[in-house]
Amino acid sequence: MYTIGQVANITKLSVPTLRYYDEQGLLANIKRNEQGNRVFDDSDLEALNLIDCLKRTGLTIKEIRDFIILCKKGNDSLHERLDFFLMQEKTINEKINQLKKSLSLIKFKEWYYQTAIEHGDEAYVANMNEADIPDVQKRNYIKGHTK
Amino acid sequence: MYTIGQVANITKLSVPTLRYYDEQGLLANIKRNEQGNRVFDDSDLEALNLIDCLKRTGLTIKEIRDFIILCKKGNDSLHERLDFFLMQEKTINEKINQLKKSLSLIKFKEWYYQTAIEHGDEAYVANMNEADIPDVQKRNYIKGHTK
DNA sequence: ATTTGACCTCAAGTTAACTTGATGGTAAAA
DNA sequence: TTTTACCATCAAGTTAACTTGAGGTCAAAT
Repeated sequence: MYTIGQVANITKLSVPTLRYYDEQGLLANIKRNEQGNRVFDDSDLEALNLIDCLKRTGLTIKEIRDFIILCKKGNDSLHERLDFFLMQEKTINEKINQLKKSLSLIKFKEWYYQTAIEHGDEAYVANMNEADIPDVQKRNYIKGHTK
Repeated sequence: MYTIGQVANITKLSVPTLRYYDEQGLLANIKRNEQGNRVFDDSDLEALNLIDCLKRTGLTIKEIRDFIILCKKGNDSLHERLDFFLMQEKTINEKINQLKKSLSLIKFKEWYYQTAIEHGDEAYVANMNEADIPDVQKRNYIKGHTK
């Protein structure tokens, strides 16, 4: 059993953010004590962890709420919920691939500036003959560029 | 040489977005023709590709502009620019790792719902003895949870 | 006994990143 | 020649996800 302040400490979310998530229907089964204060338990922490995960995949709060609503429907929505996670898996993999492409471009830039620094002049690299660009860097560059 | 409409088609950004980027100083060296229309060239497309890459790493437009300003300083800022990209590399790697953790949780959920569907009842999985959860799934679950 | 600190609600404010709308210029097609 | 299709600017509107502020309750410490 945790107070909202303790949960804020654990999750590194602000207290108003937690209240906001609750308002938005993301924390379906939060209890209240006699004074009307929110009382969180471990299942709520799990829910918050899932919310964090889904936000990372790019879902909006509205979309996360839609999933919570699905959960409340019980056994009837098991297939839908499985499909939901299969979709998220696809999305995450796409995101990872995009980030890997971005990483290639970043590494090309690192090589570019390292070489520029070595020669004390950016123009040296900028005007470099394509044949003189190391294959790895060329690959990085191309990868970062296409698609 | 491309018109703003052509660039919108190539980059899949909207025409107003391109104008907005220009306003915000993200497209430093865009030319104009006699009628005052923007004329993009390949270096501008490269710039847009970098912008896309930096946005993916989580940079704001303001932060991207700061980098552009750095570029305009010429050879004096080579070190700073290299450091900038080294930082971005770190950020991207962290993002990829976080996404991989999220993927683990997603896969646990997939196993969870697949098992629930097989037994026609979510309660079967939800109340399952921890010893009966396959090691792989347990690992996924834990990984998704810690940190 | 009152001050402190953590909780509450509700309404309003903020910020980023665009988008939309109003208005107008030029140029090629109908 | 007038309609269509892009281009332009400028101001205002939108949306998401919070954050901030005002005003109030309650329990424990000073």
